[in-house]
Amino acid sequence: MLQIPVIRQNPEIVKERLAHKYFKQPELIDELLLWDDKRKQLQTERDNLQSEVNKASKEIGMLMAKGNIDAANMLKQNVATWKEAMNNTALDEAAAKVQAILYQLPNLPAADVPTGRTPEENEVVRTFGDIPHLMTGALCHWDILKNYALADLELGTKITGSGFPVYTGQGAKFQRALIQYFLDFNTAAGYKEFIPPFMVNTDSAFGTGQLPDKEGQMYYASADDLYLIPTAEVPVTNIYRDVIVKPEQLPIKMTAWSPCFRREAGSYGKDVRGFNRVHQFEKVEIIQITHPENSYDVLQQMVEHVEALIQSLGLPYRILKLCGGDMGFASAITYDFEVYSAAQQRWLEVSSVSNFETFQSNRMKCRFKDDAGKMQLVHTLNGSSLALPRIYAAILENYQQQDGIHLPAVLHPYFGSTIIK
RNA sequence: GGAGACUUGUCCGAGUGGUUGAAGGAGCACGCCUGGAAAGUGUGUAUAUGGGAAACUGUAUCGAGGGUUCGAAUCCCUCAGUCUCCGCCA
Repeated sequence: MLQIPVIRQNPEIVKERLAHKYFKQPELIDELLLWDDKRKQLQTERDNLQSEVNKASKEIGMLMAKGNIDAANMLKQNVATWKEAMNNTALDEAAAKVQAILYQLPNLPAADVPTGRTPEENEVVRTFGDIPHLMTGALCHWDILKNYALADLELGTKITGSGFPVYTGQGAKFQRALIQYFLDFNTAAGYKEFIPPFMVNTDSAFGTGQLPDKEGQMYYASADDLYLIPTAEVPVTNIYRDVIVKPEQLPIKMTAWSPCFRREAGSYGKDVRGFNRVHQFEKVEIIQITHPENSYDVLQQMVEHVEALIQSLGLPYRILKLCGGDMGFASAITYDFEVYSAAQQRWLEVSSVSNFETFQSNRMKCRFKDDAGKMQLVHTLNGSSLALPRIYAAILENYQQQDGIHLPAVLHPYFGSTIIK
């Protein structure tokens, strides 16, 4: 959520920045400021009346104590008039209007976010690694899953519905090995491990920016008014909702494994085959809460961290800096990581690392007291480190040989074998 | 799921309708004292928001939301949470 004082200072710059995200209603900025002016004016009027009421009430108390009932009753009549004047809904309406507009405004993209509207306009920051030459007859992961009985998508469809894979036997163990490896890699870099709840309440979903407006992307348990998490980012970041942190605690580094549930309504076709897009997948997330001055250094550090993890798996990858039009609602800047699947001959997104600056912390009211004693919002960042099914798929596809999947060395101790046969 | 007790500031804890944003204590910060420390002692110590250059000041906040009243931390209602006992359960 944007901060009104920031908008007020530079409404034109805010509009210009929003244009980079192809925000369609720049006029909302002016409307917002008008409503906020109105809100302030009405608030002041109401406060002044309340002040009169408070003063009179004290006086009434003293008059009553002295037994001066008549004078007290006179004052009571005044109070009744003031309360009459306070009894109008214009203030509530103005405040609601301000809030409604504020909720619709996405975060401003950072200065160096590339201009562009579609994924094709994302900027390739760098590409790394050699694309493997696969054996003749190399298969895509959905066939490999079947041949080695690693996962059963049809079975998941029977039990739940399409997009809910069942991992079986060594396929399940391989998933577990990846999770374990990722978590160890993250904790070794100083991230504290959490296992959060996999359902969140509306306050939490609001805090990280899933609500309002994105209800449709989350599974919702109406009987209890809870949402299945689309990512561990939601519960873990919300650990610090309504918290005033001590500056010396920063940066706070957290990591968590979780299943992720995404409705992903309206996606069909071969791009979503196999593991490419599913409704339930697992992911290990890294999250940092930082001093505003450091967040861009931390962003680089997180990018390098994810990069090192992908490199350790020996997968060819590229890093994209998303253009304004392709970025998420809450993000100020996002780097996407894609690994290359040689069998599918396409890039698969496996991580997304973002700086949200104060967008989430303003919603969550996560602050610290700076050296001058002033409350300031922290910056929040997060990234996948890593998302499972596509990494899983890329390993199967890129490492397949006649006799099985020859796993990258870092996974051997976790999987307890060098090969999936 | 049933019954009961409870929910006050960083923490402990007083407070059952009238200068209570909230006693007292602890903690913390700064000062005095000290050769240094401890002890002692003085002052300060919430958040949001409006006005103001600032000093300062208006308003709101005692789990949340509503109500009664001239006036609510205190009375009433609803909800949430915590604890204890019972039930159920991996």
